[in-house]
Amino acid sequence: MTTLDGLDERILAILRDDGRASFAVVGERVGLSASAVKRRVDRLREAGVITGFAALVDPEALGWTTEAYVELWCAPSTTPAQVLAVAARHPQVVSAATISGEADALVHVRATSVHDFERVLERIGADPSVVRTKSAIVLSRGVQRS
Amino acid sequence: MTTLDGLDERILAILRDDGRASFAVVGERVGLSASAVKRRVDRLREAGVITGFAALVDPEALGWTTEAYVELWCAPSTTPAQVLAVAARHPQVVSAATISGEADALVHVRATSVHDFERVLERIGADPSVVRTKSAIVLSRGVQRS
DNA sequence: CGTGAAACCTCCGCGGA
DNA sequence: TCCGCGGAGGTTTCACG
Repeated sequence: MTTLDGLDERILAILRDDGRASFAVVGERVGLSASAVKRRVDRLREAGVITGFAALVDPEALGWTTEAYVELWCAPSTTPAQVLAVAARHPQVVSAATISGEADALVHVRATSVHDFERVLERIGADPSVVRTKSAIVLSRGVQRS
Repeated sequence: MTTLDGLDERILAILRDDGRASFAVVGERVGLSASAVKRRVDRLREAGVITGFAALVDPEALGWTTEAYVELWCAPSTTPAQVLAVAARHPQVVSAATISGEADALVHVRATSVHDFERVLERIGADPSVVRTKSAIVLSRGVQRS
């Protein structure tokens, strides 16, 4: 783990809030010149702290109106990498993780409709390494931080 | 839902991948001038399709090494807004949603340690509207798309 | 939508603490 | 090592056609 000083943390906070803020503006807010900010941001990218910059898009605005979480139970001797690969095959899968507890993995899905979701669920469940699925459709969303 | 043409979609795809790409570079790739790209991006922000721009930060690099999902069961006559508000109070909560199925809500948590996570879990469980919690710690992460 | 111009930003090399 | 400065070249922004 890379160690950050207070200036780095303030720069990160500003850029997480506005990824297009100019180095000059960031510098003004933290008390550095634009060059110094650029050097720190370059260093943070190099160190892997900043993994990139992105436009944040409202999924609903693109028609991805159905959201769900799917628990996966796997066949014995299925490796974590295998089950994560099954999920990764579908573009509707937002994230996948192996977990502790009863199920073996939890998959976060965004689909264009309940019907679209059903198709993904079916295809995930059809994989030989998947024994059972249990899904929960999102009814309403609260927090949604970075 | 706002309707986007093919140009808008290509611009969005580029900016989701590189939020700092200049309008000139985006324009070159989609066959528009920088001004035309800017006007479309301004319109997409105005319409709420683009909700902002952000630096993407690796949570592990900031010391948030523990990740978990917590299912919440609530007392009868608890409103969705109430349960989501309980989760939102903690900075470790990344996202929260009410869901269909057995549990009433699913909360995604990132903490600095298992001990830190335990404290959050304890405080969420202590809320009078929360009857029971069931948590699953993330063992390994696969996909992680926008 | 493109063009053009002014203001602004990025990027990099240099010299100082 | 980390800073600020300065300047060349690229970018943003806007009125205009």
